[in-house]
Amino acid sequence: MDGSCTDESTTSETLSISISPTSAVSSFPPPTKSPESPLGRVGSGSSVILDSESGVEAESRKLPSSKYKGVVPQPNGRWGAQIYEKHQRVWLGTFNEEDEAARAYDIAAQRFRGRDAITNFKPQGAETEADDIEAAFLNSHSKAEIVDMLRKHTYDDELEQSKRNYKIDGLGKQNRNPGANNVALSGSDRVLKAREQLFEKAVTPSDVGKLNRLVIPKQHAEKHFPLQSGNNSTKGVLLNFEDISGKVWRFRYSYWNSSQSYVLTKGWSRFVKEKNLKAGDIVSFQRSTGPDKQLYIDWKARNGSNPVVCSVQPVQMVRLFGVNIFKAPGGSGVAEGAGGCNGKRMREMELLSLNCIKKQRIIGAL
DNA sequence: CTCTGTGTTGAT
DNA sequence: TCAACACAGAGG
Repeated sequence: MDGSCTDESTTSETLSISISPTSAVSSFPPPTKSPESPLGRVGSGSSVILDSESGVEAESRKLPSSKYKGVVPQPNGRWGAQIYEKHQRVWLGTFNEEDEAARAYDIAAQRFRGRDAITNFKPQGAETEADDIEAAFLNSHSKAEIVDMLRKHTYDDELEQSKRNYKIDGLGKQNRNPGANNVALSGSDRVLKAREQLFEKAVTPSDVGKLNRLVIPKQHAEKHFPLQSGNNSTKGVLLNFEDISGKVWRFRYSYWNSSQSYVLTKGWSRFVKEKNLKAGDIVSFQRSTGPDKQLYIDWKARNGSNPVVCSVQPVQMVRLFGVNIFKAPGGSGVAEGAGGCNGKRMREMELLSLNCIKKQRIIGAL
């Protein structure tokens, strides 16, 4: 676990990859002779095929070369994947199927050479949304980590899991310019997701009192939460907001003719109670910039002290490795003495520590 | 023993 | 960079 923390975006990066002990790649049951591919290639593996009759032991022992870039045949009929960087070969593992190896090469190529690297399968100019997510996933892991996943055949699982947890956490706390797009990190694997800050409000005593409602300033309400002219005053609509922990809060949103106010009603008191909101605390609303337009809600205590959990120092966002991450204030002081902390804030601290631990490692490129 | 993945070289 | 080839030595 030494050089496994190297990372960078698109420039040169330290290798220190493959030269590790050979990893155990054993995941195929029978060493049965693999029936050869439908390709009209040469005889299988290195086993020489001496024709029953004529014993021309000529050059019958050639391995079938692959039609895919980065794929090399193995003597036993399997396929190896490799990529070169800095005049050195980086081994990506062995695979039963030729195209599996080709896919492994493609993934490595995108991590090592960037998004428009030449690959075996990916079309050149098509950038889908799924590709965006995968690109973020790739860039949030070091080359060594990606290579390790490929060699262990765990890449697909890791990618899929990261898609699941792409829950994000709070913006708004350290956000200096509301209204701008931001990138946040997920807890365990740092997959990115952009959100747009909509607005914040310091809650009033009545917002957290017995009225069980939050008044949305008209200006923000009409801009971000437009109501259809039909059901305006009456029923309103139900809106779902996700909080930092991934929990979804559903509030009824409507317009009160009596007070000429836009309000969140049903469901709001529960939020106040669970978060232990006090007058003066800040609630902030975000929305995914993606097509889903998912809404998010977050909150913070007025002074930085957190009512429910423990006091927390302000957090600042920094940009590292081309990715925005949060950085803990004092040194790398992470969650060590965090015995008293819990809940959301704790999650955030964990996140911070993870990111702060892996630091830049200078590479002496030549 | 089987099989991976490195050493190495020549081609592009 | 890249793949072809041979085979040392890792692993069961």
